[in-house]
Amino acid sequence: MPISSRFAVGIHILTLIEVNKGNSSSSEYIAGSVNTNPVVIRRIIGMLKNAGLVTVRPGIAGAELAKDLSDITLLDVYKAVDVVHDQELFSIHENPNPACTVGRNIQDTIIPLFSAAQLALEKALGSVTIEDVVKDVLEKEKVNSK
Amino acid sequence: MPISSRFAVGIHILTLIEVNKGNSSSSEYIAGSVNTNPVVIRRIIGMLKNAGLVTVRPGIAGAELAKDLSDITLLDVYKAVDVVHDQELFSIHENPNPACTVGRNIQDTIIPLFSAAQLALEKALGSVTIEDVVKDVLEKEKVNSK
DNA sequence: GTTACATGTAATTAGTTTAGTTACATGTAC
DNA sequence: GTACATGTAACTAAACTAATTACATGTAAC
Repeated sequence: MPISSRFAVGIHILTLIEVNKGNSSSSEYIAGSVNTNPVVIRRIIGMLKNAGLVTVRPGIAGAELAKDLSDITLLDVYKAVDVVHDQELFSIHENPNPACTVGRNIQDTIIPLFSAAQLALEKALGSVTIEDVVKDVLEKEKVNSK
Repeated sequence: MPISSRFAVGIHILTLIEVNKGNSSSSEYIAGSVNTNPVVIRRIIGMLKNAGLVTVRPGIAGAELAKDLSDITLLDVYKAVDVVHDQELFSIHENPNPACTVGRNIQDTIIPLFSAAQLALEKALGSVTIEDVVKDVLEKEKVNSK
């Protein structure tokens, strides 16, 4: 099963807030761009808020970026929306047989290998910022409108 | 949601077949080491067979490695057990609003970024072989039995 | 050839997670 | 107080997982 689209939607939200800068980005407006329900957006914005990536206040329309564009990486978003709980990208089978050589050692062998793979993934995500995403979206817009 | 434990179990199975070399590794025997149902093991072995990693015949007890230990990487297992369908580790939200600058460009921007992260993960998995796993399990066994 | 036992696989189940939705409490501005 | 926004709880249908039961098929030994 793939990683939840909350991650992709989170990136979309932050990008939209920036591109729409100056105007108010309400959950309903964002939902119109993402093409989903405003409640879904509010839930994700709530997660981004908890992670300190956006500011948003009850009753006041619009969310704003809480940090500089170039200080928010995809990894920050990935962690904020909790698509991978507790750094556990890969499931390990529980309770292998301790009476078996392989059973009693396989977990300790596999866990560091999985961690390394996960770290490689996170490093890749950490090397891209929302600023990069915004620039690319605007660049594509310019090219396509020619 | 984490990646299915079929991956970890697949690694366990291949490792066990090697460590148990000389003896027959039936689905029931393997299930005893993994601590699950033999049908679960047979299903995973079926996937490993389709990927050309093991040989197994109806009616004849025991699966065997179809390739050299050092020629099977964790990436081979990962792909064999189909934990990530069609190279789609990350979900993209469908149908963003084409009437919005961000909506009509975000997918083309995000997809290559996700692919790069995925590739980093797969590269890490591709750098470890079942031989490495077997050696580590036996090494841990030696250390712990002292 | 039939008995014993293995693999192959379909069908069912309970438990999780996701994404969407409705409903409504709470907060802000005018 | 009216209009409108966010914050959330509750519920739903769909998808996937892991486990299980049941049984068809295949092999070997006698």
